[in-house]
Amino acid sequence: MHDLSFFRANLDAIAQRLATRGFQLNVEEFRALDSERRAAITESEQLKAQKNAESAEIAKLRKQGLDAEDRQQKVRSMSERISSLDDKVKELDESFRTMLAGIPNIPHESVPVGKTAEDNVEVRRWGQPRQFDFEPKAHWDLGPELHILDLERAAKITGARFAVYWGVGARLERALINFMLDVHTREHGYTEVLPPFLINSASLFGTGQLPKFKDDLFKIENHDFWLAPTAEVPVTNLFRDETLDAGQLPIKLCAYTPCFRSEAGSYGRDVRGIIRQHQFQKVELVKFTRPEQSYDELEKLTADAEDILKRLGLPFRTVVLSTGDMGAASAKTYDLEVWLPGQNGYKEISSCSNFEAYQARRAGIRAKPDKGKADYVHTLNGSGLAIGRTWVAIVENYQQADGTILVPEALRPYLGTDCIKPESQPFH
RNA sequence: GGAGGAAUGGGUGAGUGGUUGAAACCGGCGGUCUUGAAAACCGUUAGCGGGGUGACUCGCUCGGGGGUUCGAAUCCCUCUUCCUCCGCCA
Repeated sequence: MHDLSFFRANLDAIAQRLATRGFQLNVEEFRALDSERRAAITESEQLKAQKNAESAEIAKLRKQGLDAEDRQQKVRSMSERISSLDDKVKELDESFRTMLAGIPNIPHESVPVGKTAEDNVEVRRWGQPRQFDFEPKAHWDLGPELHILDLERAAKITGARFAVYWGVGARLERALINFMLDVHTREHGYTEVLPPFLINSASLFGTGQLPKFKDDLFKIENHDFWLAPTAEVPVTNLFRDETLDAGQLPIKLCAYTPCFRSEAGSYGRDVRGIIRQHQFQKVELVKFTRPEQSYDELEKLTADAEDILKRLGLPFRTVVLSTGDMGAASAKTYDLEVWLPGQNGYKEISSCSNFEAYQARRAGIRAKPDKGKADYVHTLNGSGLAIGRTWVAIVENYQQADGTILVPEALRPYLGTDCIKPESQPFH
């Protein structure tokens, strides 16, 4: 959501910037709507001022014990006109709000202009994809062979795009969660929070998923509850409609949650394995910053996410998304892509974004300095990391010729073993 | 799920139909005093939206929405949240 007066003052420049991400702002409609709204407000308020003055007169007359019926009659008829004007203002406000809420964020000037993911720009690369002296397998083969991943039974008890992890496979998921939370809280300075996994519509509006991306979400019947598609939603909304102390910023939070996505429109993509699921686990990083520090904090947040991959010894590259590939709420986004032998390529495992004040305006999150007025904060978030895809990356990158998985050093204290073997699982 | 009670400015809290946008106290800010500080005293201290270059001015706002009335923090309806008790439950 954009700031109305800022929009008004910079309309043409904003329209130009939005065009770089493929959004055509209807400048004429905006101007028309705006002046119509202001005219209606002015007229209604002038009438209200008159009405208030009349009421004060009536009060005076009544105190003197005089009759004021003719004045009362006059005000009664004014009230009718006022209420019809106010209805009009309300209507205009609504269409204005809808229009503003549907406009995406303005891309930061450092973001490459482009139409699609093809135009994303790689900014760095870490590690070398391993050269195998045998034919590496994909996780959808390795998982069942090791008896740690069971997609068939998941389909039975729930449906497609769900997974059951068994034994050390389940423990690997849990180990990754604990490992990531520990690194971020103990070494990167984040505070851990555990939010509800169901959230309400207002929260989804605040971070920008609603109203536009309703179809990507799961909704609970008969309640204003939705399954959280990412911890970004509950965690960012923690401070919705609050004014923070600017001295406390940046506030750095991390949260483990499952994430639920309908994946509408992704039929046929990533159908094999657990790359794209209706439910996946994620450790999320969220920051609230002062406006002038947000891009600095974006670099740090991205580095914090990259650090997890480095500690796990997983090769990755970092790309900056082009204007055409970014999410609507973001002003700048880095994607971290991990090397997956099963895909013979890099696959997104984290997305780190600066939303500037876009979400803060929608959600009413402000911060007040010691002196001066409260202003909207900048919000940022990034996956640190997606657990399921990290699970895949470990299994595929650390597979050995005999079909076992070598456990990276950093994870051994969490998993309690240095090698994942099939016989560790007695069922099946 | 049932029965009650509550929601007022940064905080505590007064206010049951007419200069109450809101007393008082605390806190914050500015000042007097002081070598400095404390204390004391004085002043000041809500947000949003219109109009105006501006001093300024008008409107809306006492949890949200609606209603009654010439006029609502105050009366009515409704929703939300919190508290207490009962039931149920991990």
